[in-house]
Amino acid sequence: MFGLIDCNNFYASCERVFRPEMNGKPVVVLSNNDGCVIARSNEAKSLGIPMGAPAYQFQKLFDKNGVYIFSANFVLYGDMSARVMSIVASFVPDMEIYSIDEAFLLLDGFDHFDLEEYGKKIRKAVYKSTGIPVSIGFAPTKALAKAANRIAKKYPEKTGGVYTINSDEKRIKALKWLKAEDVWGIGRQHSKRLENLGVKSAWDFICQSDGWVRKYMSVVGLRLKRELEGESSIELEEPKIKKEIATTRSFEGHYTTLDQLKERVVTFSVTCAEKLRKQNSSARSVMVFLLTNAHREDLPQYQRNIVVKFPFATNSGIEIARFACDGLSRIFREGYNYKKAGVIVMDIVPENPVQLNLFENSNPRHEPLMKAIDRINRSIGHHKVKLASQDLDRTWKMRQEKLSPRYTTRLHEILVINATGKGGGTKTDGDFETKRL
DNA sequence: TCTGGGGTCCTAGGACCC
DNA sequence: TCTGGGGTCCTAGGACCC
Repeated sequence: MFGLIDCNNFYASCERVFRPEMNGKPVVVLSNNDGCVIARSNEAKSLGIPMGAPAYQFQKLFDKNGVYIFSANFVLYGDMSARVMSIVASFVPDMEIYSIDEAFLLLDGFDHFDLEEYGKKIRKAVYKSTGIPVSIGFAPTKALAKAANRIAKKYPEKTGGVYTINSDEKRIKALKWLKAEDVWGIGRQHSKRLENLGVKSAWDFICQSDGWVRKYMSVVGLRLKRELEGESSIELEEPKIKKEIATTRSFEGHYTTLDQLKERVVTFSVTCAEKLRKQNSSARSVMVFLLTNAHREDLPQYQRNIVVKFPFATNSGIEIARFACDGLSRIFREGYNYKKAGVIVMDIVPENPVQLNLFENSNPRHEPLMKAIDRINRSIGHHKVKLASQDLDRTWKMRQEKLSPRYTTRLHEILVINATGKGGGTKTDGDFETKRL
């Protein structure tokens, strides 16, 4: 059996853990630059705030309904995620962390367990230690576990947050209930095509012939069909090193000159290089892209990318920035308002042994330097050591007007509790006059 | 004014090889 | 009249996920 554990409204729940006065109230979390809604509490969903809603279009609705708004605080969410995952890990022989808020569980050898009871135990343990509510689905395949999880989440009272598909009867019932578009692996395009055929539910989907599925959804679709039929076809995955690493951002306003973009591209390159070193790998090429604001139909549009191959594998921020800027100069055109740019390192290989190009030797000489930079940045703060071609006054120019404290990873931002018996509740520094315990 | 960021896998078609 | 057959590798694009 597989399990899928999923944190409910994860980012919103993280914020709520430290602000219990928001329980039962609508909470939204915004993307970088406070642009779009990327997480919503159930109450926010009930107000009709869709995923990805541009914040400025919903400002009135937020004000009217007293919606609590947060800028994305990925440091906090990452740390909370690690806490949740480590608790879950103690309950199962093996698991695959699938995303920041989800994990597949492997339950080999649990034949004699009452899985539903066990799931409730896991739920309780996670909640008690982190304050994060989770839902769990159990089933014989990963795709069915996803479906079971959806049922658990949809009917929290009836299921107690845990649902198991452990018979054909329950499987068929679940598939008839589950909309095709909500099946894990069926996205917008496929569900549109399926809808034209009159396929509405997951059950309708598996009633299609193998040939049809193979033709229009490739082997991926076929695998999915097997999974929904109850035959496990997608295994638990081992943690792997990433094959591409990206750092991309929209700008708060827009940029027009090559120099402005170069500074951003250097900064993105340095971040990509850091991420490479963190997983002990190097890259052999980099893609740089830039684009104008696609939402502004009144302005001239331009978008382009370029891949620059390196003569050697490297994880030096200096080298990667150099190649990336080369590429940028080649695709940059005057006369546009650029809204977004990004750097993606590709062709990733293990850091050692680095293959030296016969005619050019540059990479290893930065190794001690990069190590030193990492060490200093780790001890005195992120991005304190920079290249001169980066803007020295800032790291990201990003709007983050509603950023919550990094409660769990910065001592000076730790939660402060008023234990005087007056007022009550918990408040963070800055909101209230409180005593630090 | 304002619209996110970061990944993976598969396929078709072209280039090239013998 | 009649113009092979079978590989591999790479890339761009499309689909999906959170």
